[in-house]
Amino acid sequence: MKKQATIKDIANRLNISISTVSRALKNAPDVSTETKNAVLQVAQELSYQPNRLAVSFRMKHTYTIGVIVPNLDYVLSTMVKGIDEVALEAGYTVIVCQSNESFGREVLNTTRMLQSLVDGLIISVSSETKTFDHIKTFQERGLPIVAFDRIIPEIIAPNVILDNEKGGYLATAHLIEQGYKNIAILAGPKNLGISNARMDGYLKALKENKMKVDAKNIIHCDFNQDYAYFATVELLKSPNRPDAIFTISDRMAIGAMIAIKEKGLTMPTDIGLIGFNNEPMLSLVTPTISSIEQPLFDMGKMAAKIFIERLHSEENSTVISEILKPKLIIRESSKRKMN
Amino acid sequence: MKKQATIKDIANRLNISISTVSRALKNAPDVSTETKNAVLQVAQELSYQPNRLAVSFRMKHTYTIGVIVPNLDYVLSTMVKGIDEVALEAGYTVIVCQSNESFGREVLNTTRMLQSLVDGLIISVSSETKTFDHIKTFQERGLPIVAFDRIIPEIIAPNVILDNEKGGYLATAHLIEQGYKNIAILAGPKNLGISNARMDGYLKALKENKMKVDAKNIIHCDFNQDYAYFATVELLKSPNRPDAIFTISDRMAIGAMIAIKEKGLTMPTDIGLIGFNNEPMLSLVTPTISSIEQPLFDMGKMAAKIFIERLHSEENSTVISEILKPKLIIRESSKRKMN
DNA sequence: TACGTAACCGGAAACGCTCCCGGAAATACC
DNA sequence: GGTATTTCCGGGAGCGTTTCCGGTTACGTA
Repeated sequence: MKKQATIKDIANRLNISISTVSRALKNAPDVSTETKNAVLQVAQELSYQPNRLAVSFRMKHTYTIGVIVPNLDYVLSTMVKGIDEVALEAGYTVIVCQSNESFGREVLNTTRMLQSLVDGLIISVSSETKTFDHIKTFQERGLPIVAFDRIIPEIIAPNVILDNEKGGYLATAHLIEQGYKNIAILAGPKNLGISNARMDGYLKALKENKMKVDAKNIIHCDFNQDYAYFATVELLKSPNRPDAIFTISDRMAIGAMIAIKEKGLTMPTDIGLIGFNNEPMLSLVTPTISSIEQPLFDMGKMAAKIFIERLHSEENSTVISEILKPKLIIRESSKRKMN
Repeated sequence: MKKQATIKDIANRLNISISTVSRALKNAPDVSTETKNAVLQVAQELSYQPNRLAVSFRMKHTYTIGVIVPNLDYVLSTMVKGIDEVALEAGYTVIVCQSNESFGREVLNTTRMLQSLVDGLIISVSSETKTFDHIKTFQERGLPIVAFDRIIPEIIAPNVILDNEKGGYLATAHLIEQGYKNIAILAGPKNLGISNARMDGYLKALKENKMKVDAKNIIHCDFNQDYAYFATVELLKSPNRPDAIFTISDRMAIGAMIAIKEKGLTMPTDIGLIGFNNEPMLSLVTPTISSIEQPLFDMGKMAAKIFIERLHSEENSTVISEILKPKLIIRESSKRKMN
């Protein structure tokens, strides 16, 4: 059980002071190259590793970024990969915690992170989260926050987010263009911003095309394959059932697909289907399912980039809002016209 | 920009010493309940939060577990969820880093974690990793290591792992039982333990059934859909092409599936297919694909459990090796006999 | 009354590091 | 040769916390 060498050990070995060692190690100008080399040499020999904990404690920051996400499925984990990418590049360590869509877990994670003095937070809030005190305390301490994917209306912080309304619009307009007349939407939980924004796009597309909105065609349910399945089963029982469904996530699209197949309907002729996120599996199922693509990796990178800028410039004033563009990916499940 | 209150602030407010405050806060026996209450009260008022960094620095451990994984796809992220579960329960924070299957990244991550004094490591090594000094330094410092999923032969450490040979055996025996005669395996990289173990199971099943092993039927390729696709294309060109394929991961099974479909062959009649991991998407594709299920979540929990035990008992001597059992999941792609 | 003992609390060092400040030696300048 | 300036280095405080080691009081007991 070897003990880690400290600057003191190096200092003793060379009969110089610890302050000199400290400066030598960080290549300060007021140390002769001679001593610098000597220090470096001994550091090598003792396989010295700085005690980051001591440094962080002393300097009052840790060079770590706290990332809190509701889960680590395809969407978020791809984004996290983007965050990781630029953070590592900039010398920061990323520590990821999952809230599991639970408010309690989210609060626990944030307070722990606050206590261990992360330098700030990049967060996508859980769907349960309705109060934001746990996040505000970060700001009160002067720690930067960046919100991504799901933004926080009550909090003034830079955020990077998809143009979800545009996404909803693209999906719906595409269905209309393909000749579908009675389009349902499986929306997410009511309070969730992204859910509402995507629905707004849906509504906008309907209005623009002078199609009337039918309340029965708007279903709120959890972001969840099973819920979507049951919701779709119900939808399809109706005498004038929808002839197309837009689900605001791909998991929900899968649930809808299963229900549609069970009912004996075929896509895209009997009914159209389009999801949201463009997960890879959509091109593996039969029929392949259309979707709205988000630039996930880039969103992660963007979030980290903004975060690090915020960290270095002291001005927390201006709020950047980076809104990225979605892209329509057409596959078999909604392509009825062969043009 | 509020500053965080410290025990000193509490002490000043009550005109007592910081040592008393410290003791009161951790409910030490030699503090009167009176002062304890007073301290608690003031702590509340000042919304005192202990500075974990200072505590960790002082105590020389951090109550955090470093987890290093090659990626965060379905398999690993489910395992990590299991780790998270029991770690959180035990008051530990988990910090997850992805090595992206890169040895360099893995080393970088481990040294950073060592520097920030995680209390130990739960690790699944990257496929590139062939030397283990970065891990050994942890052990030299007396920090516990637990390996999972992919184990480390050179390192004496507890590990939790699937009985991969059994898995390979189950898959292959199933194919044989279904009447397939010429069974190929898409194995992973040659040096990787799990890959070889699964192949051993494959070989064992063949031998037990007196089927001869054909070197042309054993293909090593990366854990990767595209590679598997190309490998399968090649396999199917052969005049006496295999009539069944066992891929040691589901991603590879997907690649194989695409190649099979392109060739115009149908599963399970023309050719059988079985994967490994039992990812959810397997039941969504057409045909649904058979696979070998791992108890992923439980493996994660197990790893964390062993880790924490190791942390508390000081004896690093005995090496536990927890070997969990795989389960055969039969779906359309390999079920030729209808019994 | 005198002493022992518990109950409670304060002082101070220590963890490893950074950085300010000041001092000594060496060099430069007039 | 004397002063100013540069170059290099050491001393020491301090970050927030824990914990050891005492010290003071209050009580009980002989």
